[in-house]
Amino acid sequence: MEDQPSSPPPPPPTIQFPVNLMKDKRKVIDEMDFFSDKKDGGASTEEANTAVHFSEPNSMLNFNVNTGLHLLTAANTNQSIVEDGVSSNSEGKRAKSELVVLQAELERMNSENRGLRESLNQATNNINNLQMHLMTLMQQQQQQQQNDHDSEEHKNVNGNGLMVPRQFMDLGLAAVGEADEASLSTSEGRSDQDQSPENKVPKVGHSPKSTEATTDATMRKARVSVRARSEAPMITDGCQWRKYGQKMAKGNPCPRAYYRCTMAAGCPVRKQVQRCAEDKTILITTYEGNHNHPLPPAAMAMASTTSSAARMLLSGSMPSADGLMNPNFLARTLLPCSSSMATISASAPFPTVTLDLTQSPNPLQFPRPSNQFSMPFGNTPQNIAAALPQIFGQALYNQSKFSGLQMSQDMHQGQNSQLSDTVNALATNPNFTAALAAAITSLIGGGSSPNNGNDNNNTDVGTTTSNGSGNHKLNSSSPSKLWN
DNA sequence: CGCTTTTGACCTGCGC
DNA sequence: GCGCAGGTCAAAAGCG
Repeated sequence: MEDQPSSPPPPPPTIQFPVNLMKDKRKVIDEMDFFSDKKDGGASTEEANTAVHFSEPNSMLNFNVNTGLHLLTAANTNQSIVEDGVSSNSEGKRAKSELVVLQAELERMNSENRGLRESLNQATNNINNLQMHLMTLMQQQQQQQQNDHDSEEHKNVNGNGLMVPRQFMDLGLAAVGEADEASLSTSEGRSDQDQSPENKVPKVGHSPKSTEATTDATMRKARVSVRARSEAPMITDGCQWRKYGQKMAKGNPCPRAYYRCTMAAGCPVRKQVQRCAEDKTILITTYEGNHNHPLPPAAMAMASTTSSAARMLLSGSMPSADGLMNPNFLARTLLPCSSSMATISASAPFPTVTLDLTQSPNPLQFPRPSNQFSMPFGNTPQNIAAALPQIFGQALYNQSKFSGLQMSQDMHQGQNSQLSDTVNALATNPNFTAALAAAITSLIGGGSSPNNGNDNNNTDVGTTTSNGSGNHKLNSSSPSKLWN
């Protein structure tokens, strides 16, 4: 919670409120009309109202501007008093009227504030609902894909029937190799025996079926990297991690830490955490592998996001994907709102999606290595997990526009078309991501409930952390101390 | 006592 | 073959 501005959540400037909100506010001003008693001074009602209308953003200032209407505003009075040097009696009156004006202004501001907050809440709720809807569809789609994939595997690979049901979530479609290996090797062996094949992809990949093998290797190596500003040693993702190593990496004074998921024995998921060399407030977390166990809701947010990211990356980077190898095309398709930032790993040893959560909504703030696919997103660390599903809800939808394997049209067609329209509208709004981030930020950071996350946010996001440094009894509603 | 972190050693891949 | 860098192991230490 450290770098969360303790804001009583006034909407950040990046949020573009619909016009009707402003109309509402103007109405309020009309109704208040706190100068009505002074209109007698000569200005017609119409003129006075016009003056107030124009002065909406900065009424005090504009009262002066409209002195041509001979309104007896406080400011005018003040002016004349100063000029004429009138008695203290009239000065008292002036002070009184000033007070009245200020009080009225304050009241107006307050009501505006309330209105804005309500609107924001409503908008956020709507967005959350949409995102939840989207996530549900995504999961259905993932399941279907996995089913398809599984049936293919059964045809192609060992028919030993030992295949474990596909995980609740898998990162990067990698389950083909890792999950099965993990499950097949049981827990008796050294855990890295399960994982060693993963590190020997070229050997695995030299099988005769070159295309398949290459794809498989690519999938196993898929990584999702999350860049986020955080003072904490790790970002919140809801899983339990155990540190198993630390290394100094070349070109970076900060050590790189290696973590392994400890939520289940033999879970092959690992992550690397390292601070950015250029900006040490930026934490780079790289996930690799897929969980072989169910995840708590809190972990689902990040997990489904990273898996979605990996899935997008992989489906887009596969040679079979309609020749969509052009990284820029892929990135633009995934993230139209951040196209200028988006690159995707084409030359990296393994395909890597980088989710850049370090940036303000204003893009181009951080040019980054070309082998990363990044997303601009103003945020705070505790919002990372919260933000990701939303981002990828959108991204996944965008992906569905070019990837042939999405959302079987016959399946949810009616549902989808409606949803698609809505999401499309959102997706084409360049401010959407920023606005969403800001809204989430203000909701979580500004007035989050003690058990933050589960009550209002359907996504259960960003509320738990397992940093490996303590006994995490999966209290899925307690924010990590890391954020404090 | 059980779990996690630390840290030096080891393994592996890659470029020269 | 050698050196380098990334990644992992595992014994020791720390912690609750």
